[in-house]
Formats: sequence, C-alpha cells, structure tokens
Amino acid sequence: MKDWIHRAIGLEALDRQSQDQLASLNSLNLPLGKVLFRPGDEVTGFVLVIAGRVDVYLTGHTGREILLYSVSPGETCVQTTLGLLGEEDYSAEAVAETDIEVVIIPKPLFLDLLASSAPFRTFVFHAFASRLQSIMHVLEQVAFIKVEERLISILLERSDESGLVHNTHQELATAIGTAREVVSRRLELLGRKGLVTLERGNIQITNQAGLESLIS
Amino acid sequence: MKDWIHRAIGLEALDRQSQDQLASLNSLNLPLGKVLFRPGDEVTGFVLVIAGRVDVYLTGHTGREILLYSVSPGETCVQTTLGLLGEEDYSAEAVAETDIEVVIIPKPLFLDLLASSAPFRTFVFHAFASRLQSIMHVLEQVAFIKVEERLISILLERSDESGLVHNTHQELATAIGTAREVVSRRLELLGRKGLVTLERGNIQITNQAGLESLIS
DNA sequence: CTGGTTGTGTGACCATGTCACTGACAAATT
DNA sequence: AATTTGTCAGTGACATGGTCACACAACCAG
Repeated sequence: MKDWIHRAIGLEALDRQSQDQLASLNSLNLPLGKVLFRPGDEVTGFVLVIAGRVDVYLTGHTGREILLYSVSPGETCVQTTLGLLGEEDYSAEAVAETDIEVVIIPKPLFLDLLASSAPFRTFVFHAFASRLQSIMHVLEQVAFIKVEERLISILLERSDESGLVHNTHQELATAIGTAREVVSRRLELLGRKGLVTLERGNIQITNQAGLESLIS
Repeated sequence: MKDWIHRAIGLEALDRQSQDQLASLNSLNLPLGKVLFRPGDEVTGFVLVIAGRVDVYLTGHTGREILLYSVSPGETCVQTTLGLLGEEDYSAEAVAETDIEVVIIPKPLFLDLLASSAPFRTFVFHAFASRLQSIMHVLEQVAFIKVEERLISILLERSDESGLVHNTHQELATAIGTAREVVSRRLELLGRKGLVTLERGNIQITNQAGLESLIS
C-alpha cells in the first residue's frame, strides 16, 4: 500500500478494492509556483492534492484574475472532473501556492473507479457539489457585495493569530476579484480609521472587532 | 411505462431496470410563475423538467437578481443535485417561465438509481458538469465583461427570426446581472446608433451585423 | 373612463475599474 | 558601497456602473 493513500484525507474511507487499484500510482512532488494547468489544456487525469495548496483562478481577457477556490489536501480540482466527464478543456488556471504533493489518476482508471466503487463515487460527487457551492458563493460576492466588505472578509480569513495578513495588495485584489488600486485605496481608508496598519507585503489588523462590525 | 419517460429527452437512453423504477412516478403540471423552490428550502427530490422552461436565479441582499441558468426539457436543476448530495439547502430560486411539466424523483429513489444505474449516473454527472461550466461562464461575464457587450449578447441570443426580443428591460437586466436603469440607458444609446428600436415590452433589432461587430 | 399596475426615462451621486504615472523598497550585481 | 532591476504601493483623472428618487407613459380591469 502506497503511503499517500493513508495520508489522503477522505480516501482512507475507500473500499479495499479501490485502494488496491490506486496502489500502483505514485504521488508527485511539485514546487511552489508550478502551473498544473492553463485554460485550453486538455484534461488527462483526475488531480488529487495530498499535501500543500493549489489555487485555481479564472482569468479575464483584460488580465484581471479572480480566485475560484483553493484546493487543500484531500481535495480535488473540479475543473479536472469537469473535463473528464464533460469532455471540456480547462477554462481556468491552477497554480501551486506552496510546494505540493499530488496524485494524478488517469482517465481510464478514474472512470473505472467511478463505475465500480460507491465510496469513490460519493467522494467525487461531494467534491463536485461543494465546489459548485463555493463557486456560486464567489459569484454572489462579485455580483452583489461591495469591495470593502469583501476585502474585510478576506483580511479576517487570512490573518494569523496575531492579526497579520501576509499578502500583497495584488494578491488580495485577485482573491476578491477587483483591481489592485481599489484594494490600495480601501486599505488606506481602513488605515485612517485605525483598523489596520500597512507595510510592504503585509497588513496588520489592529482592531479586529472594528472590522467585524463593518461586515454583514 | 409512463408517457413522460418517452418524452424526457436524455432519459430514453436509460436502461430497462431504471425505467421500471421510474415508472411509478407521475409527472406534475405546474403553471407559469410557479416557484419551485426558494433559498433556504429543503431539497426533497431530484427535479427533472419534461416540458417548458424553468429559470434559476441567484438573489442578492439588495434584491438584485442574476440568472444562473435556464432548465430546458430533459434537463435537471443542479441545485437539486447539490442538495441531495451535499446536504445543503437551496441557495437560489427557481421559477417556471412557462407552464411546465416536471417529475420529482424522491431522494431515496434518486440515490438508489445513482448507485445501480450507470446510464443514470452518466446523465447526472453530465448535467452537473455542464451546469458548473455555465455558472463559471456567468461568473466570467459578470466579473470581466462590460455591460454593453453582455447586453448585446443577450439581445442576439434572445431575438427571434425577425430580430424581435420579447423582454422587458428588467428581464434583460436580470439575465446579465445588472440594474434596469443601466439597461435602459444602454438600449437608448444603441437606439441612437440606429441598431435597435424600442417599444414597451420588446426590442427590435434593426441592424444585427452592427450589433455583432460590437462584441468580442 | 378611470384608477391601479407595469414598464420606461432621467438626474444626481457614489462606488468601482482603468490608465498612466511616480516613488519606495529590496535583492542582485557591479 | 553604488547601481541596476523588479516588485509594491500611492495617486489623479476619467469612464462605467449601481442606487435612489422620482416623473411619466402605456396597458388592463372594472
């Protein structure tokens, strides 16, 4: 039994037979910054993240990007599933945000498992459902929620215990689907209100309660 | 064998056993305007549209709405699948845009079919995949494409042979995720350019080529 | 015909996205 | 140590888009 199966959160519940079928696959280690796929690439297998984090972005023709979702260990990239089931090529871009370890299940084995293993099916369906949910959430945010609110949410979400957010303005802008300048201006306003302090490359939250009171 | 199974595009390819299991269900006729579900409703079954059209909207807190997708005969509402598989309640609203005929497959039977019938599984997966794709398309439009372009697209898409679009400004606004006033203004501009003429309740395209030249 | 309802037009105003820069800072190189 | 290069952040000007508050016109039912 390959080590990665034990470490693949969500898969340890798999039936014996499926585990055996997966046992022949080896996991790959890839470095931070590695692009797993780009728009237009053909889908060749089902990507499962074992360790690290992969972010999936949608890119507009202007070059602006928006974060669709992050893939954590034990999760899969739905784009992949989409391609395998719907015969569509990728329309988004996936980038390793940390060093990562992934397993790629080739299309034939994937389809085979899907047909033969109820637990695997459940795993795939649930992944699918939760991604769709989260993409709808992104859509809701972009379509209906003001930048300030989205910005505050992402700041709170990404801050560590001491309230430090280690992100550039550009990264935050991408995460919430707006332009860098807009983030800069908003952050400056939040700074003036005494809620955050700014330095190159990171933002320090100085009044978390104050920020929380500004969102829904 | 119930009549609706013959008329359910996409399901006639189903295996015999599944058809038998479905045969006990009756289709429902519902009138235009009927709300199939609202945000927060619990998901009780898998909804399959046999005839007519159902539109699914996402509603923001401001009351503004955006069209996620339309469900045509033979298609299903993914929201439903999402709820059945992910245990989430509905987050969108589905409204019958015409008189409709639908079949509701109760959750237990749905799960049963999913486990036992490969064709049914394929059907569900493909529906799922294509919806996800289309929702990503909506997100892309809303996040990156200007209103004028989206408006022209929807006009061309909804015009009949003679170039008539039978929609109110509000309906168009909802379809592309903007406000009615914005549509009114844009249409007026298009009118001034001699590309369309406006009347209460519909828009007549007078220069299709001209419109087409304005989009990507 | 008349009052209610629905669809449209408009001005004002703020929020956001884009463009074109400037300057600040840091790491790598002379 | 000085210089170059690349990344980050700040800023003004401007166009587009979203919201609010109305006015008004067209339609429908009684």
